[in-house]
Amino acid sequence: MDELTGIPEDQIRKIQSARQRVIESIGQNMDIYGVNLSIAYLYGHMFFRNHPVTLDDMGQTMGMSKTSISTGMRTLIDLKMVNKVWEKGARKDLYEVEGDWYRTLSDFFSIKWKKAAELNSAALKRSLTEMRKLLEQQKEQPEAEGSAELCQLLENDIAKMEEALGYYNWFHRLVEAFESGEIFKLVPKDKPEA
Amino acid sequence: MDELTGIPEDQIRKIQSARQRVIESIGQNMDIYGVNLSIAYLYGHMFFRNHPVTLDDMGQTMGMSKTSISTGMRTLIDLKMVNKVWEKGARKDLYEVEGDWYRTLSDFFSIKWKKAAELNSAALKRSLTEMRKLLEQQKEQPEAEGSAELCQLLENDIAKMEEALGYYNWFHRLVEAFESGEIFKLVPKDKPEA
DNA sequence: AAGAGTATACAGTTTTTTCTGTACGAATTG
DNA sequence: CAATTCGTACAGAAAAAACTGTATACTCTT
Repeated sequence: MDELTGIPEDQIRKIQSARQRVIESIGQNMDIYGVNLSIAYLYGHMFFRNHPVTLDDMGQTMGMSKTSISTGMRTLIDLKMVNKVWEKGARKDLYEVEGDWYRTLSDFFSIKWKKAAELNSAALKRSLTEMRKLLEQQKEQPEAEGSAELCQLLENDIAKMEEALGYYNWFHRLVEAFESGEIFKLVPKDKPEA
Repeated sequence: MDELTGIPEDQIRKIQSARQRVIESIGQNMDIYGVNLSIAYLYGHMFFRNHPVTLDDMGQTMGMSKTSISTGMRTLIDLKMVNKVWEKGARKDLYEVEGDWYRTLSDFFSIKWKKAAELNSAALKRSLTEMRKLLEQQKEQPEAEGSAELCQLLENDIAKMEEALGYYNWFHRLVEAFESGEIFKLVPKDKPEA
C-alpha cells in the first residue's frame, strides 16, 4: 500500500472501494479453479499491485498468518497463476500475478484437466483390456451358464468405455490447441467487428 | 445390480474389479468439476448402469443415506451431468448419466465458467467506470496535491481492468464456440489420421 | 379426496479442511 | 563463521463441509 502515499484520503477510499468490488468478485468466482476464498482474495489483492509483493506484505494486507500466505502462494504458483520474481539483492522472495490470463487458462487446463483426463484414460484402457479378454474367453464357451447375459453385459461396458476413451482423446487434442495457441485461430483474441 | 443375476460368481468379481478401477479414477479426478468424492463415486457407479437408477438403489449400492444421495444427485443434475428420466407408471424418480460427454463439458462451461466470467465482467465494468470518472476529475485539477501519483495509479488500474475485460470478452466467445459446436471445426471429434 | 410412497428441508453429529503459532533448516550478510 | 532473517513443516485449534435421521411437503394412484 506504500504506493498510496501522498494521495488524499478520500481519493484513496474511492479507489480502494472500486478495487474491493473486483477483488470480492474474483474471490467469489475463483472456486472454479479449485482454490478457496482466502487464496482467491490473495490473488485479487495481488492483481492490483504494480510491484512484486512479499509474504509478509500480503500477510499484513490480508490480516493472515505468514504460514497461510505461504501455502496459499504455493498453490497459486503450482497453478502458474503467480510467478516468483527475482530481484537483485532482495532477501525476501517476491511474487506477482501472471498478467497473461489467456496463458493462465491454458496452463490451468494443462496442469489440472489434462492430468485428470490422462489418469482416467489409463484406468479405462486397463479395464477395457481386461473386459475384452473376458469377452473373448466367454465367446469360446457359449454353452456356459449365463453366457449370453454375460456377453451382453461386457459388450455394454466395453462400448461405454470405448466412447469415453474417444472423448478423452478429443479432450487431449483440445488442450493441445490451447497449448499451441491454435485456439486463437477459431476464437481470436481481438474481437472481430460485428 | 440385478443385471448381474445368473452370471457366475467369479466372472462378476472380475467385471466389478474392472469397473471399480474406472469408478475410482473418476472419483479421484472429478474434483475439477467442483464435486466431492462421494458425488463423483455416485456418478461413476451410475456410469456403468445400463438402466436408470433410483435414489434408494444408489443409496444401497453406495452404503449412504438417501438424503445424501438426493443432494448429490441434485448437484449432478444442476451440472447437467445426470438427467431425470420419465418412465410410465414409475413411482420413484429415475436418473441416468448424460451419455454425451462433449455436451457435458460444454454445459459445464456454460453453467459454471460463463457465469463466473459474467459476474467478474460486471464488477470490472462498474469499477472501471468509477475509476475513469476519478481520472477525469483529477485531470481537471492537475495542481492538486499528489495529483500526478494519483493519475499514474488510476491509469495503471484502468489498464489492468481493460485487459481483464478483453480476456472475459474472449472467454465469452470461447464458451459460445462450445455451445454452438463450432469448437469441433477446430478440434474434430473423430481423430484425423496422423 | 384419501392414502401410500416419494423427495427434500432442517438440525445435529461427524469428518474434513483451513488457519495459526512454534520450531527448524536454508540462505545471506557482516 | 557467527548472527540474522527467511520460508515452510508440523501439530493443534478453529472453521467449514459432508453426512445422517427425522419431519414435512409433494405426487401419484385409486
